[in-house]
Amino acid sequence: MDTAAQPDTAPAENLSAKVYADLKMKLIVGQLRPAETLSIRTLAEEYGVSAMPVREALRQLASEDSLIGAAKKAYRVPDLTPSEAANLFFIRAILEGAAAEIAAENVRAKDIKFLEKLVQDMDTAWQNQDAVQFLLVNFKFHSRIYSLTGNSALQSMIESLYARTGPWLAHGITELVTIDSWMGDHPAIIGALRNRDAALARKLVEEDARWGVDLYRARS
Amino acid sequence: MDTAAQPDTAPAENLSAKVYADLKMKLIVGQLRPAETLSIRTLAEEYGVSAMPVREALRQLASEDSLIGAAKKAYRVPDLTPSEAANLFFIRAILEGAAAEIAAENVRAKDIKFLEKLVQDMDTAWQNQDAVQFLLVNFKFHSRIYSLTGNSALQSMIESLYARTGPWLAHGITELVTIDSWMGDHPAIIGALRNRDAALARKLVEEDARWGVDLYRARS
DNA sequence: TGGGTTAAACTGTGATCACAGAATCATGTA
DNA sequence: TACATGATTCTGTGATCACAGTTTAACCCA
Repeated sequence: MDTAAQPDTAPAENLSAKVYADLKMKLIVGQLRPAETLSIRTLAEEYGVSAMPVREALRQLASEDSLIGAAKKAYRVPDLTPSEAANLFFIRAILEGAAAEIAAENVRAKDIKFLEKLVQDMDTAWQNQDAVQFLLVNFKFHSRIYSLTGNSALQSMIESLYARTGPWLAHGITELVTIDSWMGDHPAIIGALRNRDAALARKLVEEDARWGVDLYRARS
Repeated sequence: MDTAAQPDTAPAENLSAKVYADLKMKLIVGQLRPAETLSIRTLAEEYGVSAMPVREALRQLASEDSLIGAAKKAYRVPDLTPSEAANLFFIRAILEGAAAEIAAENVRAKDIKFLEKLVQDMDTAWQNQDAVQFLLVNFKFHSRIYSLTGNSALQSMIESLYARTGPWLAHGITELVTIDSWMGDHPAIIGALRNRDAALARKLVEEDARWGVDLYRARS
């Protein structure tokens, strides 16, 4: 198995953590599809490790509900119902909104610069119809913002939400034909951060999180 | 090892999940102290199982930052700094506040009744100086509220926050002599829920979450 | 008696095996 | 031909062993 689009989640002192980080990133960027089944032995062979690290990684992802694991049945990627997805985006709006508020007070010039570059990367990814790259850059964008809070607990919670909504988003993106309203928000978020307008940053980020829900509604 | 004060987290189809649930509850109610060290083999013997389920449970708790696990070093209970604890209570305030808002719209008469009973239990636990029981009932109280949201993702996130702040709270409680301001909030929360006053419920729950931080400040 | 060095005990980690339940597919029967 | 039933394959799970790094304790030397 080729490793996920980009490691980036790089700590990983042991094999379990490596496998975990790789699978999680694949979930985030939509390289694993809803209802897809994951086998310990198969993944072990693909990663070139024993079953041990893989089973721990899968169990860990399942414990965060990023995967579904029933007794003696194969792990599989959750196939979210619209209501479940809405629940997740709801939490994301709350947490990221609060994070943006704090971030607006801590943001530095280099952060702004980095975010601006990501907006460009996201644009090109979209033009190339590269859904994986698109979701990856989107994740990096938000990730940078909430990392500015210095609240690592908040960070890991939001990340797990991206892992859970990733497969669902990727599915939605490839299904949909017309999405062009998304890009408008990110530059606005950057502007709010630059002006240290915490309230506006919060509002914009909350709206951005709601985009995932709207994406689905547009289909039905 | 005697099992945690009360299972209550009861699904557990496999041994790993049982050990995980038991250890997590012990963290929540403060039966594990900050900086305490946990050994896979020791726990395995105490639980009467092999090392396998225990190591998976410990890894899982470590992945949620409920425990600290460095490579080839013993797992241990985090000894939070005031700033780290404040970060956790901050998230709890956000999530539980939002949860209370939704709960206020879904609350039923039997929920109110249950919560009122818990307030009494909490009172007696306090009079008995039973910190474990006190924290357990407190957890049950909040747990009932955010379970009313029907958002299971929100639920598990909040629970992990209790697991992380539990040891710290227990430590704070046993250290402190005078705490009597806490009880006033819970009846008020019940009142807000009964009146379906979402905004007030949110405000009160947020304040209640801040209590943990105040608890520490009172010491220094 | 104090400090540094070495050895023993303990730690998580990875791999491998045996097992029981779930899913799948083929086979034989009505 | 359709359906039920069987066997085969695949699933996670628990246990056990070997290994390397960490910690602890003892011991020896100054």
